[in-house]
Amino acid sequence: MPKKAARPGPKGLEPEEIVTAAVAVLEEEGPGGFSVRKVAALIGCDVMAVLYHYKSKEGLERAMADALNARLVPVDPDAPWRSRLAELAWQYRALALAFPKTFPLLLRFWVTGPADYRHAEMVYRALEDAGLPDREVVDCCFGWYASVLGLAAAEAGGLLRPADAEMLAEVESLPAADYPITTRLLPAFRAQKDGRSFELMVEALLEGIERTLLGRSGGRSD
Amino acid sequence: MPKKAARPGPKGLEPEEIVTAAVAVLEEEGPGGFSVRKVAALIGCDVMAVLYHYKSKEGLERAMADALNARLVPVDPDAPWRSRLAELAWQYRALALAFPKTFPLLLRFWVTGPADYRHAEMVYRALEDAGLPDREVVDCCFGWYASVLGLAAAEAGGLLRPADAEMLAEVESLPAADYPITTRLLPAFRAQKDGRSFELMVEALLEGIERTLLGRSGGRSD
DNA sequence: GTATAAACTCTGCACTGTCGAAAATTCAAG
DNA sequence: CTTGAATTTTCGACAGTGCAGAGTTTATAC
Repeated sequence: MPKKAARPGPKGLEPEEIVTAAVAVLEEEGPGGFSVRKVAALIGCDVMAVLYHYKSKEGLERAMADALNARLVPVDPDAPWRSRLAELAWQYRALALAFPKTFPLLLRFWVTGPADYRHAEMVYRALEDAGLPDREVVDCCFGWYASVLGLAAAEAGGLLRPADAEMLAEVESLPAADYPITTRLLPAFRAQKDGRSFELMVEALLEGIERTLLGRSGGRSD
Repeated sequence: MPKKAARPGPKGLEPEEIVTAAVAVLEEEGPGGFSVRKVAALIGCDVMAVLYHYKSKEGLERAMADALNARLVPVDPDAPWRSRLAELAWQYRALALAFPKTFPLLLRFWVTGPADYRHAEMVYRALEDAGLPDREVVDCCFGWYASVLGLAAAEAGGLLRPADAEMLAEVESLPAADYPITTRLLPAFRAQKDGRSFELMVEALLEGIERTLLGRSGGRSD
């Protein structure tokens, strides 16, 4: 956050390319190996240069989170509200898969910056178009946001991806007496399909929103 | 994780009390100020003693996450499946509010250990009692888990709590032209009630699961 | 007693984020 | 072109970090 006007400066260091480099470092090194020094090394400047633009490491991470949010492309406001929300959800999933190490930052800084507000506006509009009363719109928006981010973060963490060999082995070694259903579901684990869980839950979420929130107050549907 | 038998040792240091101390430190100092040294200082032992029991800082954090999971009390298997899942969700919320700084670890290590498997078993059973076919049970379980954890983490992060003065001021300063709906919803922000968002979304989730997953395959409901 | 393995401590090292002050660069006014 | 102020970048230093390696203490088995 430059104080006043963005002057070129000796190196012509754009704050934007700092976050780009930072995301690259985080994706390559993982959360443990991420450090401001490595970011500075990547763009070839001093450590304190990057800490000057964003005041602290946490400030830089906030900016990284907002940079991810900024990649969301606005949805067509004329589409039905359900497909608008669904598309936003899938965009988050795509983001999580493309930047699995960076994505969790969105759960650490729940509200990241301007890009976040622009996104919230879209959700508010969709829920309003669905016919929800004002009070339920804000509650539902936050809840929807949290759920979808949770789902996407789970994808980034590998939870929703089809079970890998290591996880299957771990389940197999579980004592069948204590975990009867888990062990019986083993074939189903093997048959998991990529993205199915996400699809299922988004659909269920939207259906639930329409049924329980709209159902009782009798709104319209477009 | 002690290698073989848990022998007392010179200090009689129980691995369990290490994680307890670790959670205490994390809750007090926050994620930035959390360090293995402070944990060791709290229980009055050397740094390397705690790194001996859990192999690394990350190993300790994993154990902390599992310790949180272990606090979940099993639900009555005779209750209807919806109230079983709902109660589990609210237990997660309570956990998030009681340990707001520690809770995010559950999203970092999606599967934490034995306590996690025990919990999953309950969810599998509930979804099966609902009448879901095997394949949908596993997809839906992971998805439900991710959504609920996302919601609870949002509570821990303060997103779902009623808007505080700082957040309200930030929204007020938003350019009304770019964010027409957000600014118009300001009164609704002020009227937010604690826990309402969570309640709404859990209800919507369960309703959605029943409608979209059960509806098409015609299961029973108990 | 003595051997053995587990539980714990000490020392050291590479690395981290950030404070304070100095240096380099740009821009606008004279 | 010079001067002066503001912005951007660098330098040096410091306290604190996780952790590998080697050494020390302790409890149990023989």
